[in-house]
Amino acid sequence: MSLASDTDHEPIGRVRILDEAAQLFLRHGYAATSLRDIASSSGMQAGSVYYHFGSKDEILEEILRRGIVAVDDVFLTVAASHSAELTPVERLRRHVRAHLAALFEHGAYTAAHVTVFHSAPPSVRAASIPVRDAYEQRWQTLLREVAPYTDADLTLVRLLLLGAMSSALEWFTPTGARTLDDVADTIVRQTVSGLGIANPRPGRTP
Amino acid sequence: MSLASDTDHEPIGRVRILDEAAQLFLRHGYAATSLRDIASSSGMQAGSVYYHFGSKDEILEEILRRGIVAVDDVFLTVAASHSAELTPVERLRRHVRAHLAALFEHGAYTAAHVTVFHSAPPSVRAASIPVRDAYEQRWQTLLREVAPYTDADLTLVRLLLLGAMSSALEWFTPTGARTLDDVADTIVRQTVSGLGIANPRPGRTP
DNA sequence: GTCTATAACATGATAGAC
DNA sequence: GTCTATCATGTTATAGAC
Repeated sequence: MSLASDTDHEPIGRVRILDEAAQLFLRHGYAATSLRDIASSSGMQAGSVYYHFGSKDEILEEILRRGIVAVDDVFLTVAASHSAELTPVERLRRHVRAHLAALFEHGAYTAAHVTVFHSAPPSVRAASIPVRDAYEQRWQTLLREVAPYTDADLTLVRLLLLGAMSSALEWFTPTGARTLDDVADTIVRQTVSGLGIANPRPGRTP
Repeated sequence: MSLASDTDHEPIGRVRILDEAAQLFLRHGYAATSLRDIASSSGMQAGSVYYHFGSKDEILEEILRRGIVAVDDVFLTVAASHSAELTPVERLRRHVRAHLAALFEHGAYTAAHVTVFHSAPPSVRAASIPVRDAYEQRWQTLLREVAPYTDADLTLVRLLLLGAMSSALEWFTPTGARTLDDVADTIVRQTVSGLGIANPRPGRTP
């Protein structure tokens, strides 16, 4: 079920490059990050990078791939840890919290995915689309469980939900007054109440 | 009240460059767009661009500035056209609709603002922050009118609202089955119902 | 206002020593 | 695995003709 593949026994130089590159891509964008930047951040010279990767695009491709795999693993882990009696809304809350945590607390791979995907070379982007779709489908299923009988456009709600979470990268700082839990709670409330759950008012004010 | 400045009587070459550059920045990002790209799209040679602008950064700066001014003007226009008896929720809906329209239907300046701002050179970014803040403050005020007595964190709601609208740039296509009005309606429903308006249920399910 | 030519430098990538 | 060149090309920006 997991989308993860072979990891472990990884050459140390290779992951170092990926870590640093993800950080740089996240902060300055793909095109604005030079191979020399990546190399020096990784403690080596530009030429050495090519021992580990065939091209700059290849680095980005691997980062994007790992970014979705990581966040997908998180989703599966949270799903597996659910006690059976949790309400769908509470499960949604935990998934939102975990997704935000993946974006902010763990590696920059997933975050880079958000900021760089849009401007990535088409061939690179195409490589990660299937995994991305699979991940988004999990959210769709979850939303359906939250609101089995809603007449809302769940696809649209899912897009807005994921979009809102991604947008947090633009303004959320872990050091601020707001916590990730605050953000998660508000996102869940905005999402759920709009679906009419426990708010049995179908229409809207004219 | 408007943030607009001197326009009209503009050199034709200059706006041509801005139009084309905004389009290119939006599609490929700032760093990935070369001055030759901008020049050739504008029907001139690279050197000629420097008659109109002192640097590539200067072009971006002007695009970002106009991007917020444009969307701010839209906001003011919508606000001015309100018949007095509209409910706050309905006013919110019109503003959301207008903001989305500015993003998709009119110039690429505002849209470029969304996609490029994050990776823009710090000095360039700084120049447009005051106007940006002023614009976001208008939304804050509007939300307060919608929910004068809510205990929700309106700043957070505003960030999520604007983030959700911006995220539409990633997935909305005007030619698809969904219309901008569909998107606007759903965004408003998600936003408003989460504020507890006409949903007199203060807490949430445990 | 636009052109051509070019300076001055950064870029992704390769080759071969160690 | 990492280094030091180095290549070929692309980059922003300038100078001066028209």
